[in-house]
Amino acid sequence: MLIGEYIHTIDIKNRISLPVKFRKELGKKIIITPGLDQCLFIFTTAEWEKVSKRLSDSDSDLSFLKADKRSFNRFMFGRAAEVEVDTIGRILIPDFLKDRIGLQGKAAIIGVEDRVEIWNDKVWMQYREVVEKQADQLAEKLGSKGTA
Amino acid sequence: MLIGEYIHTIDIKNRISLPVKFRKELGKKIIITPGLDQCLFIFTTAEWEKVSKRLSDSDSDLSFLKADKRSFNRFMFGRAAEVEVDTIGRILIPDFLKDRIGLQGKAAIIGVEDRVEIWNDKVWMQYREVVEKQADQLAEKLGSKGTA
DNA sequence: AAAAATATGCTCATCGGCGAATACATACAT
DNA sequence: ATGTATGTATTCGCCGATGAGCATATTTTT
Repeated sequence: MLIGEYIHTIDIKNRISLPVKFRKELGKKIIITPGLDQCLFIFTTAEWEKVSKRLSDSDSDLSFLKADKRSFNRFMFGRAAEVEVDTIGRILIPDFLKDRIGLQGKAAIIGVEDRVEIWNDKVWMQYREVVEKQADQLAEKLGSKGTA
Repeated sequence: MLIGEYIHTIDIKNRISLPVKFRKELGKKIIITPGLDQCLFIFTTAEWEKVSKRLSDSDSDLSFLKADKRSFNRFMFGRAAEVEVDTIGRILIPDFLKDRIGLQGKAAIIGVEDRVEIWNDKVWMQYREVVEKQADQLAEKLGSKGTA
């Protein structure tokens, strides 16, 4: 299972080294796609099979007749890439994905069960804070109701 | 599976070279048709068989009224073309299709699972931005249809 | 302090894209 | 009917970009 948070740098050529702890599970070839909420998703090829199947299943054939479907599929497939992990564990981030989330300098690499996410480190920090605050508030709320 | 985004040039003779990553799957002969939303669709001949069958399956689940359907089919069939991929992986875009989406100079070539789309690069960039903004909402919507 | 992980810079090789030139075929005109 | 001209296709080769690998440096962890 992929868990944990790592901060790594992106080199001039848009390469980023995967955390050692992830390498085995991710394997030699991965799929990288735009993610939701300002990040990129990385899937193993196996996981990607599942994901893409779910994406295309719901409306069977001719999903291109539905406008929503078209948009979303262009987003998920059109901007996905199959990427090789090099011999020292790095991957090359395609430009169009890098630009999308403003990757540069440092990136946060997050394990989320069966996928990995890549964030601009600053954006990640902010996001984290927001989520943590919400968590506290949520706790308060629940606590005050005597849920204990 | 056809995924990814590529920017290629169209030469003086309306030829455009297919991304290397697509060539094997597309094969030597393809069908190119007007697409929805300002682009062209490219199908493998096999995929086109499926699509056209579904389209002409007279009263299947297509919710079009008959007249609409006639129009739509004229649009899809009447303006489709069977095109050969030349020896170095280029295809010739028929004028009437080229003009339709204002192809010139640079084109964006997008893999969307089982079809390829051709866009005027500028138009694609604009479209992309719009979709980016909607992506999270779209995901919610599609996700609520039973993704898990 | 030692070992493991990560970073960074450099070089080399390969591949793809693009343009130019050539070969081919067809049509037209003399 | 033959030669020429025009448009179209295919091939070739160069140029640039890009990716892969390596080797060294730095940082972190235990």
